[in-house]
Amino acid sequence: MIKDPEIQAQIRQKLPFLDEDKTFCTEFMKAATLIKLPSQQCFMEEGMACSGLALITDGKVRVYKLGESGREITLYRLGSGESCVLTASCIMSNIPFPAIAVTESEVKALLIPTPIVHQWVDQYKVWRQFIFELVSQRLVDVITVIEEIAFRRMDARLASYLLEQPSDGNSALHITHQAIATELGTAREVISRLLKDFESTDTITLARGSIVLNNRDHLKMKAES
Amino acid sequence: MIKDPEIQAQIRQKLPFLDEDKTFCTEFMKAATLIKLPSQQCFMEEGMACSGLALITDGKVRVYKLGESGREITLYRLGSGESCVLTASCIMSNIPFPAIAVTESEVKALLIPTPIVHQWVDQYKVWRQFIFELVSQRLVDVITVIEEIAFRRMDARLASYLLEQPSDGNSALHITHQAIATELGTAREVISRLLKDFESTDTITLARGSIVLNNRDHLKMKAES
DNA sequence: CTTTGTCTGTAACATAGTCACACAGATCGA
DNA sequence: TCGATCTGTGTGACTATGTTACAGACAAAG
Repeated sequence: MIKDPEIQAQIRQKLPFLDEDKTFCTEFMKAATLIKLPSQQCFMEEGMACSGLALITDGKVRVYKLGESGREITLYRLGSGESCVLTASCIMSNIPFPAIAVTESEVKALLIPTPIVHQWVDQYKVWRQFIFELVSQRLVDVITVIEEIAFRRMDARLASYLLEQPSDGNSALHITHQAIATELGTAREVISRLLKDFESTDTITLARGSIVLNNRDHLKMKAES
Repeated sequence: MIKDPEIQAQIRQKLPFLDEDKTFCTEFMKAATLIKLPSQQCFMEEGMACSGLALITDGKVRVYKLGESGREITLYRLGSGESCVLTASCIMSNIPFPAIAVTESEVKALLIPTPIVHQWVDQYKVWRQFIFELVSQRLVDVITVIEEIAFRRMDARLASYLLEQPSDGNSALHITHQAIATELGTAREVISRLLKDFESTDTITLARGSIVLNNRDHLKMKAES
C-alpha cells in the first residue's frame, strides 16, 4: 500500500499509464508494495514460480539464459516503467520462469501479487494494454537476439555493442572483455581477439578494464558488414 | 460467418476453449471467416501490417526469420488449435510483423478481423486466456531456440532433430540436407558433414533424399552431449 | 535418350569456440 | 613499501562451424 502523496506522484511519473484510469490508479496504489533491491541481486531464478509481478521504477534488471557450459546470453533488459513479461506470462499460464533475472544497479520496484495481476487483466483495459505492450516489445527483442546470433558475424555484433554503450566524456568505456562476452553469449577469448583486431587498425585503444573508441565511423562500417 | 452446424461442431472440436462461454462461441461463429490456403503459401510477410488473426484448424504453418545471407531459422510452428502470437501482439500494439509465416501443408484457418480481436480482449475472459496461453508458449519456444543456437553444438542439435521427426514404418525420414539446414539455421554443407559422421558409425544410413535411423540410442547419446 | 535441375560430397579457407596456461596490473594485508 | 593474491588479458593449439566453389550422381522433364 502506498499512502504518501509524494511517492504516489513519483510513481505516476514513472508509470504514466496509471493516469489513464483514476479507479485503476487508486486500486494500484492500494495493491502495490514498494521494494528495494541492491545491485547484483537475483531477482528471478530459472524454474521458480512467480509470486508477483514487479514493475521497475528505478534501476536496471538483466534477463538472461545460462548454458550448461557456464556461458550466458542476455535476452533483454528492464528499465524504469517496465515489467518482466516472462513473469507476466508465467503468472498468466502457471509455468515456471524460464530464464534468470538479476539487478544491475540498485532497483526500486512495485510488486503486485499474482492473484491481483489475474484480477486486473479481467477488470482494467489500461492494465491489459500495458501487459500486451510488454509482450510485443519483448517478443520482438527476443527474435532480434535470434537473428543476431544465427546470422550476424561476431565482429559486427561487437562493433554494434561498443557503439551502443554509454561512455564518459572522452569515449572510454569501462567494461571487461568477459562482461562483453557474457552479454553477447560468446567466449572471452573471442572478444579479446576481435578487440585486438580493432586495435590494430586504430579503431579503438585498449587498456585493462577500459576501451576507448577512436573511430566511431569505422566501427559503424564494421557493424554493418 | 459460419452457419453450418456441422462445420461449427468441427470447429468447436478443434478449438475447445470456445465451449467455455456460449455467448462468446456465438460471437465467434459470427465473426470468423473460414479460409483455405495451399501448401508453401506465404501467410505473413515480414514488415506487413496484420489485417486479422488466424486460428489454424487444420494443417501446419512455419514461422521463421530470414538472414541477409539467405539463410533461415525456424522460430516456431503452428498446428491445429493454435494461432500466431506474433500476429496477436502486432495487432495489439500496432507494429509490423517481424518474421515470415508460410504454410507447410494445406491449411484451413479461421480469420478474425483486427478490430474484433481488440474488442474481444476487453470483452471475453476466455479469449484473453487463449491469447495469454499462446504468448507464454511462444515466448518459451523462442527462448529455447536462443538456448539451442547459443549453447548447443550442432551435432547435438542435429541428433535431437532427427529423433523428433515423424517417420514411416522402417524409420526412414524423407528430408533433404538443405531442409534440415534451413530448420536449424545453418549451412547445408555443415549438415552433410555431420550426417556423414553419423553414417560412419552406422548410427544412420544415408540415401538421396532419405535418412534411415539405425541406432536411436546412439543418436540419443549424441543429442545429450 | 538427352538435357536440365536438384541433391550431395568435398576441398580450401575463414570465423568462432574450447582448453590450457602465462603474464601484467590491481588490490589487499602486513 | 612489499609480497601475496586476485582479476583481467593475451596467446597457442586445437576443434567446430560457416563460406565459397565446384564436381558428380541421381531424378525429372521433354
